[in-house]
Amino acid sequence: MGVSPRRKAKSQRARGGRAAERARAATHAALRDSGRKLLAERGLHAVTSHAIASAAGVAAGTFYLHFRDKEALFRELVFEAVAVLEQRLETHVRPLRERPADAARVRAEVMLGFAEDHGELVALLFGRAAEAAGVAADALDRLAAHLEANLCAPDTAKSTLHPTVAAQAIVGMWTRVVTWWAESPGRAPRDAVLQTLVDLQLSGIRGGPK
Amino acid sequence: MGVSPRRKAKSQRARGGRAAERARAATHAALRDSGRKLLAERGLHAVTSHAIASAAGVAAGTFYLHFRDKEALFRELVFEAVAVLEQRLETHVRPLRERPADAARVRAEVMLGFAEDHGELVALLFGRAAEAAGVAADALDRLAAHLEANLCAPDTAKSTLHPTVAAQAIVGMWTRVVTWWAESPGRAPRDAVLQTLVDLQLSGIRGGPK
Amino acid sequence: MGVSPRRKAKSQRARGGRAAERARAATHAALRDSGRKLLAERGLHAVTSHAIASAAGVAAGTFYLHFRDKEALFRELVFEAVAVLEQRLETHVRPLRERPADAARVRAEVMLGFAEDHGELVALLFGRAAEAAGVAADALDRLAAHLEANLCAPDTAKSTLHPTVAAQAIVGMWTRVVTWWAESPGRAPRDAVLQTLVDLQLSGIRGGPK
Amino acid sequence: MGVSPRRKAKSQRARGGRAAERARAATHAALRDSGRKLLAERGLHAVTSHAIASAAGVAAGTFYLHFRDKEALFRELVFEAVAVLEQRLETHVRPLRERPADAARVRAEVMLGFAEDHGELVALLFGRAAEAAGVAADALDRLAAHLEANLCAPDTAKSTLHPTVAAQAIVGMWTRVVTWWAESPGRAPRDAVLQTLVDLQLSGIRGGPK
DNA sequence: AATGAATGAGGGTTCATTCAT
DNA sequence: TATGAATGAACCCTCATTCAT
Repeated sequence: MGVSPRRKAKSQRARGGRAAERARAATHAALRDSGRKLLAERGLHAVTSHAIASAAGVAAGTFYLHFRDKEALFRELVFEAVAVLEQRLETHVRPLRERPADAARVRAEVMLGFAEDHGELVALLFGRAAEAAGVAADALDRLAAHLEANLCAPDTAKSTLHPTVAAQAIVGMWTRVVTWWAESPGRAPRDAVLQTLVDLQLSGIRGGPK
Repeated sequence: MGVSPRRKAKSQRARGGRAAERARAATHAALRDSGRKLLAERGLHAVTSHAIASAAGVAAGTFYLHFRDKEALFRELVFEAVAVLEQRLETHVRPLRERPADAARVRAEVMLGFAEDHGELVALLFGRAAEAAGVAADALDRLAAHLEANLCAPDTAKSTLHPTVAAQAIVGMWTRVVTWWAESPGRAPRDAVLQTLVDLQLSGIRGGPK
Repeated sequence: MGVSPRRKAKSQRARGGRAAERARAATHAALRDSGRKLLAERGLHAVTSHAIASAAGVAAGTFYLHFRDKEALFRELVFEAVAVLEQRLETHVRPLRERPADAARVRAEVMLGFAEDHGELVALLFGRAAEAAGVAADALDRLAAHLEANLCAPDTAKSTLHPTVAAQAIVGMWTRVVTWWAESPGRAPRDAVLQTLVDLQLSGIRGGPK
Repeated sequence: MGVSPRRKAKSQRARGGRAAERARAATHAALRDSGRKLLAERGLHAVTSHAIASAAGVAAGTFYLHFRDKEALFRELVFEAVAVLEQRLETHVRPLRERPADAARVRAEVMLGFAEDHGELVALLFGRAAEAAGVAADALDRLAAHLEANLCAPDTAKSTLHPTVAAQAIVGMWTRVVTWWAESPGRAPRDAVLQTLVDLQLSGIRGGPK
């Protein structure tokens, strides 16, 4: 949005600039697409920049016109995934801060829906692709922080849950289950996955065992 | 046949062999130690076999007298970690199969103790080191299966938990929390971590919210 | 679809590609040349890919942009040699199938001429370079088969020669003599070499001694 | 024969020395045997010194107590092969120097018998095992010289054969045929092989075609 | 902006050989 | 004499990245 550098280029070169701009964007998108696919499938270090470029239908060198290096693409993709997920959580879970039970259910619903809609992003964020770079680790920490903030409903106070630990636990629970389920959804009915996620995160919120 | 040179060789080996055997074992151990340390810290593909050998104080080629390749060492270390963990679970949790609440607490206790005693093994199993090889994935699946088997207490039947999903969830919860906590235990008091793990895994077992 | 960035890329490749294509071909040829020379001189496993690349004036990695590995280059060169030789035999000897004596002479002539024109190829095919790879063995078997087919003139029937054995024998005779002579042609006058080869292969064809 | 260094050792250490001497000789023989087998099968550079030692039932280091290096063993084995062959030629062919036709037949007979009795030595001398080392090349040159000397019967003078070339040719013929036949003798009846070898080497001796 | 040939550092791995026991 | 663990040089090959066109 707003006046992008791209736009500025256009004003300098009139029509030709617009075409070039579109071409560049198309190439960028093609690289992102093939990168998302390949990186989700095989992981950062098992995929070469050549492979990504070639899957995108461009020459090897072109990759470096669009991304500083392989990790930069990975980073971009991971941030894309986080953004999509956080944006859904923001929209659907935030409003329910005062009703922990509903929030828990919707949160689980959002995670599952995300897995269904964006299998590649899930693999990228949580799967074995999320190695090495450290990028994914940052992303998950951010997710945990987000979660911790939203867990802090009044009810939590009564429970024996440690908010930070609980946030880590719930992130771990989610990521593992969602990744596992996205790999082959046939392993458990959607409802069961959903209900299990809700149940497990509710325990403490509902006021522990004591 | 009579006394062949071979026979003589054997008796010599018995003599001089002791020392060589010990030397070999020492080198093997040194390689395992430096491997465990480096692989836990940086992950499989960020560590070179040269680095492991050199950290163990031996020449590069020596590494390959003890392990077929880098992944073989990784595999050995991961299996060591799994064995230690499973053996603890077997000893302490198995006997409590009929008392889910106690089992949950002890299970959490075991996980935490494991993290405290074997930080490197935890990193190896669950941390970012656990990339690529697929070895760790297998290990975790095994852990989940183990868990699922031991979750099946009578009580589970009443809950809305899907056993397989719950097992995955609990493994995810554990691995994330334990890894996170082992990195810097100061982030939360031991008791809080323990209690949170217990609470979260108890919810369903105690018979879900509905 | 319209004019995609891909299309544009193609038209560019058409422009800038010419030069790159030529450069690539030149590099390929340089690698073949240095490879032919070095491999003929020292043999497959005594020559490193670095040496070939460096003799060709390119970086080590460049070698692998042009050949899958060292043996692939060797194979390519051996097949080149076989092709050149077979093509000469086809052209000059084939037409003489009905006149064994002439064929024998021309065959010897072709072998000698080949040795004179392509010393390196001879060394590659028959010399000590022709180790290990098994490639050369295949090539010689093919040559023997070729020879056997063309030996089967009517006259052969009368002789006590076993065609397959004779073909092997003649190939052995040729390869040894030609290799030996190519190493230092001063050791025997060309005519003597030629005449000896002709004489020795004619005996049986002319109808054995008995 | 004569006073060997071994014998000297014995006199120094009385009985114990004799046992050690026998042990050493047995080990040496075991290494030669496994070396002959493995080198004939796979060639010099495809066989490791470890493999030879291990096939001989001794430790890796022991190899170097008996041979300077791998090539020294190879050399020893090749010379063994040459010695066996030359000794046979000496015994059976020498006496027939004045009767070229008989000599030719017996020579062929000796070659074939050698191939039948010592397949491994043949492979070692002539086969693809005979790579790289240059050792085999020397051996064959010696064989050619031997042959040339014995070809120089009065008759040769009348023919158009160049003696050196003919010797090379016959060696090439032999080595190829004998190696080929030893690999799988079923490919041609023994008699045919023999007769073909005789016929081909007789031509010139009997007085060429012109 | 795109191309794609070239680069070259670096990693995994092998193996001939040594040497303390 | 035999052992066998250790050495370490050297090799093959990959691949992220550059740059002339």
